Amino acid sequence: MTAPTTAAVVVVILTVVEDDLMVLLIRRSAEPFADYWALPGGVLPEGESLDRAAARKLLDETGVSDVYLEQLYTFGELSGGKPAAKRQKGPADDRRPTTGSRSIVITYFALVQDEQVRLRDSDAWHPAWHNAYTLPALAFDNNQVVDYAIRRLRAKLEYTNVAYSLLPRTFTLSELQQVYEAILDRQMDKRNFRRRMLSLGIIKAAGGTRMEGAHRPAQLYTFTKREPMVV
Amino acid sequence: MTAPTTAAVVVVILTVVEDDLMVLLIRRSAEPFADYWALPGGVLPEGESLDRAAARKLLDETGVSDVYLEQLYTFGELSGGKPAAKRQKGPADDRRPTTGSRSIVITYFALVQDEQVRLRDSDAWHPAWHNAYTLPALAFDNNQVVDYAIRRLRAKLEYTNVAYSLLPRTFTLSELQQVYEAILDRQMDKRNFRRRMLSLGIIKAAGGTRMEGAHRPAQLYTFTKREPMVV
DNA sequence: ACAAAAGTGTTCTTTGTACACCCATGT
DNA sequence: ACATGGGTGTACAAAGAACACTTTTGT
Repeated sequence: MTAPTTAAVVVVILTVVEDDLMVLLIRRSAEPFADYWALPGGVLPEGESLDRAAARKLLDETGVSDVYLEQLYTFGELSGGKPAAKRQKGPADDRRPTTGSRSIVITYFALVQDEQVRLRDSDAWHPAWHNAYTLPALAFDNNQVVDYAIRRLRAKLEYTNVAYSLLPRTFTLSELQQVYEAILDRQMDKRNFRRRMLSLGIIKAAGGTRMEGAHRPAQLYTFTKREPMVV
Repeated sequence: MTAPTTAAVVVVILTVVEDDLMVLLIRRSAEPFADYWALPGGVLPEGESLDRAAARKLLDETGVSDVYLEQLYTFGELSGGKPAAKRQKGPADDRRPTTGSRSIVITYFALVQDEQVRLRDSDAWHPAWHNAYTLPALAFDNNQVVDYAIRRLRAKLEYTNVAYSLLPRTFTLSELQQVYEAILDRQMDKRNFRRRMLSLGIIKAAGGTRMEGAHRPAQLYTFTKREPMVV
């Protein structure tokens, strides 16, 4: 009765460093795709909900919790798994030698502040940040998964406050704009940006100010509410 | 190595009849939730991709293929499964007696023209259309799944041509507007509606006309392109 | 003095919304 | 003749995009 199915969870962990959107990748040591970079993930343990499994994976890799985390898409193709063969169509992804039994991969994406992250360097795989817009060929169809995460993030940036977990509780407008520019990969006008953020109710003035190096003190803002957060 | 996981696919099949958005439901005969209405679905067969399984399920239930079909969300909570206990939070869904081993449910939604549909009446479960806005309490968390499908559909209506598989290849503006009004559940202005559809490039004039009962001949339109379609 | 970042308003264009009348046909 | 549905344009409001100069502070 039970179809022989393996389920895995994969997380696209994103952050913004300076002007760049970065993705957390690990280095695979085992076949298939040995020595390829891949998204962190793992087999779904019995008795754990999908959301919790994703949150745990995120915690394992970065040490952070309580951040924006959202389910992306579920892949269930039957990808044989040879690196070289360019399989561009039909998104598929895996954690295990697939051949034969089905493998379902549920993907999530998360947004973290890079200062809060403690990457595990002791590991066999070497977790590291990579520029999301200049990725090498990744294991499985992970490139497509990252692209999908970025598309979704971009769409949500425009009308939600997903960005909240990319910044401290209070922040300056310039900091926020920098985050937006990194993700959307284009420059914006300061004045229009402020007006839009305020009129959409995404942020509000927090009251204080902060000194930013050799400059005028900058006003601080907060997000009005922290969006739907999984777990 | 392999977690004891059951995977199922569930499809929210929607259509518009007259002024109403309808969902296809079947009547459960087995526990859990015997005698409850539920979304059609079934265990995912080994060796079939998710998209194909969803398309096949749709074909089984309605006889149609080549329509808009999109993955919605994947539920993986561990719902025990007693009907009475109102479990409002934590979306979960199932096809099988869950208790113990995990069950993952991948949900899809599809849009069909009701004239093309041939419901299987011979079946033990009795597939039937139900008004999507006045549903009874369904099995599992199927109410939430339907709500989610409707939200997604509404969002996509505004900027894509998902509606294409709800209408014949050519149609009048009134027909299109009727579909939109049924789904969005509000009245719209004829003139603004036409302008928007045309300027967004969702439809274009098809050239011909059609006679609509006791009226002036109406101009025909087509969708400019048929959107991403699974399978 | 000058470099670096912060703050601020106006104009124009585009998009959306509200709104009313005439026409062709069938009964 | 009238009832039914099809077709059409304009005026106002709201949102988005373009655009330049002044202020504070540290070096």
